[in-house]
Amino acid sequence: MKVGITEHTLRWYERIGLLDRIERGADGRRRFGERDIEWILLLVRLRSTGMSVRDMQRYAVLVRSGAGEAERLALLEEHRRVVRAALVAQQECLDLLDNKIRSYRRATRAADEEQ
Amino acid sequence: MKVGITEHTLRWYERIGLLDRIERGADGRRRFGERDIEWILLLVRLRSTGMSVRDMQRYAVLVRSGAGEAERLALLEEHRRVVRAALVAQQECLDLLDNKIRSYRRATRAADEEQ
DNA sequence: CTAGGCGTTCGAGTGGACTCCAACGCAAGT
DNA sequence: ACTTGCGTTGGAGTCCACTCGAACGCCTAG
Repeated sequence: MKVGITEHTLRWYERIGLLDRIERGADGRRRFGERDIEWILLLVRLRSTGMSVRDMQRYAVLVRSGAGEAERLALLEEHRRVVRAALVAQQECLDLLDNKIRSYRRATRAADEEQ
Repeated sequence: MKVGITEHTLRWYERIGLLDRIERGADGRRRFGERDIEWILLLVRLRSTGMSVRDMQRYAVLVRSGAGEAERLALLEEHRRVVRAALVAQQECLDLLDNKIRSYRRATRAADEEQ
């Protein structure tokens, strides 16, 4: 089952309370349900866009409690702000990279033509 | 002088060879030149878009040597690939966040109206 | 019955990127 | 002269997010 995270990390996430205790089969092995996978995918996306594990824990606590909608909203909105800022920074960096790459290409081509 | 990095980190960057030895004034203090700042800004941008310090070191070595254009190009292109991928992931996450936020807003509003 | 292989547990270890600290130097203000 | 305050150094320490290891359980194949 690929979710973009190693088994080790998955187990670790469970240990630190990011995941509710995953149900075990008769043999003691984890049986991930639909909802588990859904939740894990959300976590992976939050994590891969730079949310700290600590903040994911805070969010997880709120979700588990079933209440704290306002706080959850605040967390998500803050993260959205961060992601948006990162997006802008990345776009800028991308432009810069394109320029540099172009200039290297030009330099290389010029050197080739001198041969 | 704000470049998006602490003094500590700046000194550390110098120590680990990311920066050439910065010129010191008569009093022993660093005097950053135009080119230094330029270079630092590039580093900050690469770093903030997820390039590892190690890779920045590799790049710095190549730049310092003055040669290795092909390798530099490869490094930059690889990073561009990574940044593009991250951009896509972030955009996806952003959409997801927007949805979640909307749904929280709806839930909150509905609850308010019940009062 | 044994061996192999996978999954389990929790504590410990790792790697990356800072971040801090103590000791010191120098220059200006009182 | 003395304190304040900033900057310098290199080593050490911290924080984060994994990642690994050792001991164990359970099933299946031989």
